[in-house]
Amino acid sequence: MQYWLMKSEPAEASIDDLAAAPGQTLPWFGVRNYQARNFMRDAMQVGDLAFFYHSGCAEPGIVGICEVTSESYPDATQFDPGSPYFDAKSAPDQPRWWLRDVRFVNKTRALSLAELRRYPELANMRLLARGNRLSITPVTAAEWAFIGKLLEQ
DNA sequence: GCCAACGTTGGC
DNA sequence: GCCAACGTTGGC
Repeated sequence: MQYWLMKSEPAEASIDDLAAAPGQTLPWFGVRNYQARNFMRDAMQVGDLAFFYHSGCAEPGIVGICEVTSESYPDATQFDPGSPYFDAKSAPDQPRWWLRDVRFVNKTRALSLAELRRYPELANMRLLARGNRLSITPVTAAEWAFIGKLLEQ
């Protein structure tokens, strides 16, 4: 069992969108960064849990929890010329971008980025590393447990 | 809208 | 393989 943090812009796919989706499940489409792709394609396992994080909005932060429910499979948007995530260099027989399905687990209180930065226990969290831009980052078991307690408050 | 930081591209 | 230029991310 591993833990992750996955960023999404709420205007595109919010925690409420995930909760309202059929089966409360959505494919995590649109990742176009190799490191984040590798986490999804290779490192994740079915049953892993992730914090659902809203980025690019007024109050960025953790807003819920979701679960990885599928093996990796090609991101269909890379082959759709009408999609902003279209990638002309990706060949259908050798897809460049892979994703997994995630299922809604629960909403949490909004735990803002500003608040996360206040705790020394989280000082080494990948999300908070200087210059971090990765949309998917690993979370340690200790960080997961600590944040879990914060979310109960 | 600004800007820091990072990733990718492409010429050499 | 290097590196400059460019594009993107994402907080503020």
